Amino acid sequence: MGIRERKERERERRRQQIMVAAKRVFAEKGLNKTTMEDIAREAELSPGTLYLYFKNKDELYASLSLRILQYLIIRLEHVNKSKSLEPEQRIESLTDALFDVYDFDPLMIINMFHLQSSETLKNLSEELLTEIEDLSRKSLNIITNIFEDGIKSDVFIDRHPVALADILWSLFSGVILWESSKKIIDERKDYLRETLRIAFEVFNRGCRKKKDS
Amino acid sequence: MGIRERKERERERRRQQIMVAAKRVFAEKGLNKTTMEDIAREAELSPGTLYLYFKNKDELYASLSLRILQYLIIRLEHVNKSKSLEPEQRIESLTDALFDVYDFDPLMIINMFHLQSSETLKNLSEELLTEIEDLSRKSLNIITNIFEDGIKSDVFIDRHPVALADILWSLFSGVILWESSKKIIDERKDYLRETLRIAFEVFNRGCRKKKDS
Amino acid sequence: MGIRERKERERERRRQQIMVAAKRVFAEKGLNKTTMEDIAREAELSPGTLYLYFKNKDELYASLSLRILQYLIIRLEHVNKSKSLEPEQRIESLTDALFDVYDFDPLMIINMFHLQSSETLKNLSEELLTEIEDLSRKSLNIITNIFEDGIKSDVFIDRHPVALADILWSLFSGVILWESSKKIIDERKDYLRETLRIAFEVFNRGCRKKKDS
Amino acid sequence: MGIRERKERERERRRQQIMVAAKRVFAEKGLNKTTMEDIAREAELSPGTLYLYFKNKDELYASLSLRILQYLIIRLEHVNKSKSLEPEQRIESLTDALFDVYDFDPLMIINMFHLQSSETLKNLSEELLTEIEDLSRKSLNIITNIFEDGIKSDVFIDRHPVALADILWSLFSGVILWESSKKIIDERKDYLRETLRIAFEVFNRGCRKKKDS
DNA sequence: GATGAATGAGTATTCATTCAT
DNA sequence: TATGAATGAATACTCATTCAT
Repeated sequence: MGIRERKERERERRRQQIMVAAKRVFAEKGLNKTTMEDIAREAELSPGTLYLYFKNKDELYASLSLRILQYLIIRLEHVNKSKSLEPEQRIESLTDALFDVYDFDPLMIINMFHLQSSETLKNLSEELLTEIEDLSRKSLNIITNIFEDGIKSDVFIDRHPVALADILWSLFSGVILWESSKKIIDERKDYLRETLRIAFEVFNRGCRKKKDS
Repeated sequence: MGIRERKERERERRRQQIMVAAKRVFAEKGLNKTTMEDIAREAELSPGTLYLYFKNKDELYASLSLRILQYLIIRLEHVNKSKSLEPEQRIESLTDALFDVYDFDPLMIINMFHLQSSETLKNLSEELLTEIEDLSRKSLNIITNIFEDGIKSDVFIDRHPVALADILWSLFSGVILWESSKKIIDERKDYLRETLRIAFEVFNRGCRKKKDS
Repeated sequence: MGIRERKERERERRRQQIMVAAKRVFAEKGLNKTTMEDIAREAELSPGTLYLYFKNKDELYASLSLRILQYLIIRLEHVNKSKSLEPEQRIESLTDALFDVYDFDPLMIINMFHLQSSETLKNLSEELLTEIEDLSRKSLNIITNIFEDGIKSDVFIDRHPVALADILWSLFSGVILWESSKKIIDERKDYLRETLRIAFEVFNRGCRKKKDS
Repeated sequence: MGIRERKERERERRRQQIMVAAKRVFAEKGLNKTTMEDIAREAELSPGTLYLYFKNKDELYASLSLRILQYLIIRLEHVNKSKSLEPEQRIESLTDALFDVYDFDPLMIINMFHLQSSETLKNLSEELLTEIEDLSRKSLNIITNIFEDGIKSDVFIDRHPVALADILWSLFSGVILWESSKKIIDERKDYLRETLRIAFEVFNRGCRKKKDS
């Protein structure tokens, strides 16, 4: 491993350290009420250091979303590869993937939604913004593809596959957000899982043409 | 009408005037970037006047959520009164009610999610906080009741009614949030409506024991 | 009594009402932290009304000092008239007078000291400022006269009579201020009286050429 | 000297720099009319920096009082150590100490009295408040002890020693306050010194059992 | 690279004062 | 006269960002 590579690796480690800290603080306080000093303290670094790794506060914030989107893509692509599977099974793989995303970083889903506000997006670098948009579109496309297949195979009801994909994602993030706003993420984690499970079950039944029987 | 009553009415009108202005500015700029002076200008009042009606910026913001909750309750109670209806029809009334809430104030669902931040909650008066909590609980209870009835009548699948209520609400707000983050609220309003409609349809099908067939 | 006179009397009553309220609030919170609304609430009037009777906050504040100075003058002139008395007895009358002033309005002494700051004085009307200065000078002159007599009669030590007058007044107000800053004005009023008594006793002994014996 | 110690020293220097600037501005404009920006300009710092060293304006103001209390304690403890001296001489040392305090910071006695306002106290940190109270109590105790000795030795009249201590302090601060309200602190400094000298002389004579004769 | 003290523009909030009723 | 809602200038305080060490 070259010295340059080692440095790059070290740099990435630092970025992760900061993002982990930022995630915790953002999830608790929200974008507005979180100060860079809060994050620095949580990361056990000095405020100035944060700026060596992130251009500004908004960009640090956006990077968090990027991270989970990247993970999401990896999982989705895995699902998509198994073309041999029946659409029904692929949908199940899909919800399993979302469960994994949730397990990977339960707090991040919350953060992703704060990002929506245009005020934040305005401060992002063109580069980062493009990347986020690309990943979002890509992951939605993958999900949409699965539904298209399901509809073609006459397994799913014939609704706009993009809409179905949006709904699945909305349901997923909506449940997490709602339950977290009820402050039960930590205290009753199992309840959230159970609610998510029921949500996916209901969604599945609602999409399928034929009953389980 | 007594003089006291007239004053109270006048005061309430002013509050509404400010909230309407605040809603517009918040929707455009977001919580963070909106200054109290922005709101004052939009409301054609002076900054100091805002503080005669709202303790601080957070409380003004939260009051917008309260407003939509109040409207939600009214609509839900109306649905709940129609005990004579079949559960299936009541669920449909329920989703109709949610549509109305969305029409009443499409952007405010977004606001409601910022309230989860404990830092924001710290700035609210005990009174407002209690009211928001009460209304939230109340509306969830109404929705839960409808599902309980549906389950008892063997029309719906036997899942925890609280979970079903949570899921419906999560689906509703999740779709709005997600679509708004895709920046299509204004531009392609019909698409959002259509997505919501499909979402409710899927949810309905998923909950029912018997299929359409 | 003419209608004009009646009105004047009514007006004066209102002024007193406001001043009584202001005195209480100022003594508790100090000039800076007291708002006109605080005073209005205490006086059970509206803020606007205060301005019908006092030009502005500082002038209201200054009027309080004026009031006690006027009372002080009255008592001092009474002492001064009794030229027939021995200096020793007149000094005793003097301290008695100061006790009366204290009884008349224990909180006001505290307020008088806040007035000293030049920041307040700058906002006063020329008229009020002159009046305060006149009364202050006048009362000091009266006290000084008594000491002059006492020194001439060889009863008091030969020190500058103006200084002795200043010292007596400083001792009087200093004790009240100090004890009040120890928060015992209300709780242990007797202790303050007793301290004042001892203070005057010590002062008396210290000024006299011959011992009590 | 360790690096930690050096930093601490540097920090303390900054605090002093700010306090010196604050003292100047407060003395000129008074608490109310002085803005944090005024102080920052005088200290050649930015407004934000002040808040790195003082929680808020009131705390900065109160710290000035703390500073003089600390100096007072040092001088008083020095007096108290000279147990070998006769009570009379110790009282003289005591008044000398007060003169030194006055020379150290003639204007700050005035500040100390603003602290009585409960509204101001609300803004102070528990820590600062405790320290001020402790030092106040401690300095009064030292003065009281001297009087106790004097009374036991039959040199002073038998009055409550706490009262005598209070009176001495009241006399000291009362004279300074009164003279400063006569606006002569700067212009006729010698007159104030002379008045103080006479005040202490009178107090001394008044406390002693035997007269000069 | 890392630090963290310093910055200073930006804003929420206060409150003396006014004035239409 | 009395009111008290409205004003808006004034200012305490915050915090993202920089930069000398």
